Amino acid sequence: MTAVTTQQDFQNNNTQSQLKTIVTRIERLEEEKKALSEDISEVYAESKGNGFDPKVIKQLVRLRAKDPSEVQEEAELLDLYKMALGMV
Amino acid sequence: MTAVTTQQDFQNNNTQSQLKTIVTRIERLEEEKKALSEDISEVYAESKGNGFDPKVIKQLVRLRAKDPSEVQEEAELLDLYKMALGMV
Amino acid sequence: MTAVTTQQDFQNNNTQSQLKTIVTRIERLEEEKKALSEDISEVYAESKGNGFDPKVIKQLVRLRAKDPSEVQEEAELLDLYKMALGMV
Amino acid sequence: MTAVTTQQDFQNNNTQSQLKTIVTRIERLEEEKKALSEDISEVYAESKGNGFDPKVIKQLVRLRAKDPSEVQEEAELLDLYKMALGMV
DNA sequence: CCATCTGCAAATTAAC
DNA sequence: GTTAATTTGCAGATGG
Repeated sequence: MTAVTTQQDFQNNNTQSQLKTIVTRIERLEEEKKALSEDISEVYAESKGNGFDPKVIKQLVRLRAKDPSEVQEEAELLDLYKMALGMV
Repeated sequence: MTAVTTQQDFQNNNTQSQLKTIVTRIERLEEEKKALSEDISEVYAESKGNGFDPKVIKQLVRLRAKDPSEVQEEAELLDLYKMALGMV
Repeated sequence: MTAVTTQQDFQNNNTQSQLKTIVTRIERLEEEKKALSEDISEVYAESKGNGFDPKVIKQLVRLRAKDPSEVQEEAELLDLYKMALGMV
Repeated sequence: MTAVTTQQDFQNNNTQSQLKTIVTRIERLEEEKKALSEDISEVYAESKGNGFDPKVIKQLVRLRAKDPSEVQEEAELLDLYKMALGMV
């Protein structure tokens, strides 16, 4: 038998408790994720209070997350394109 | 003195270590957040394997996260609008 | 010869003018797109002024854009799941 | 009288035709917007065929859309932060 | 207080 | 099919 949940299964307590478990687990994980998002926001807010620019910090973090060689290649291409357009 | 980080501060070791701390904390929190996102994806994948529709589960979770009275009001308005357009 | 733009091509006027054309066309199209977005926002604002709820109007528009049978199927599944969780 | 559309208004043909007009206008504008998005995608695809990197072209376009002095300031700050982290 | 604007998070969509 | 990217939606902040 393949795992397909049909309408009649929903009269089944087993199916109902499976669903409840799924939803509960997701909600729990979402809560934790939200808490982390708030922690991150706090760090940015704090850093702003200490004179750092949050927008630039964010750029920095994104940059560090990327593959450095790829970052370099794109930066070089961008410069090339800028020069071609006379953007110096 | 107000907390403004000027260019000359960056010759200062204190400012440098502050920045390092900020970035490190953010990266750590981002990692944890990513791990949670993956956990959530796993739950959806499992539930799909058990015959539940992930898309609909997601709708359900979103619905449960909202204020019930607001949900109801919007649903009623939507029905009204549908009727006005003959969408029955 | 295949169409690969190499660094040395950028000393070439042809390549430069190609790039300029590309960027100009994109910028033009982006402007028009932005104008349309603003027109849409205006319609929502007007409708709000006439007593319609923009959020619900938007739901309605999204709904109409989708395949009706799919909409129906998902709505039915959602009801089923809600019942299984005792959300009636 | 203020402009509030109440439930009873929906028995009113005037309200119904207003709603129809609103939805129709939005759908029309959305279509045009979608067409423009496709045009933009085409330009990127063409440019790729001519050896340009679409990702970098996009960066260029975004850059040009911003206030140059702001761009410069952020770039300088970013460099400062990178140096502070020893990213040279 | 309402409305606008920015920035953050979610969702849909596109690319690989 | 899975990440990545664009777009959309939401919430919080700010000014009128």
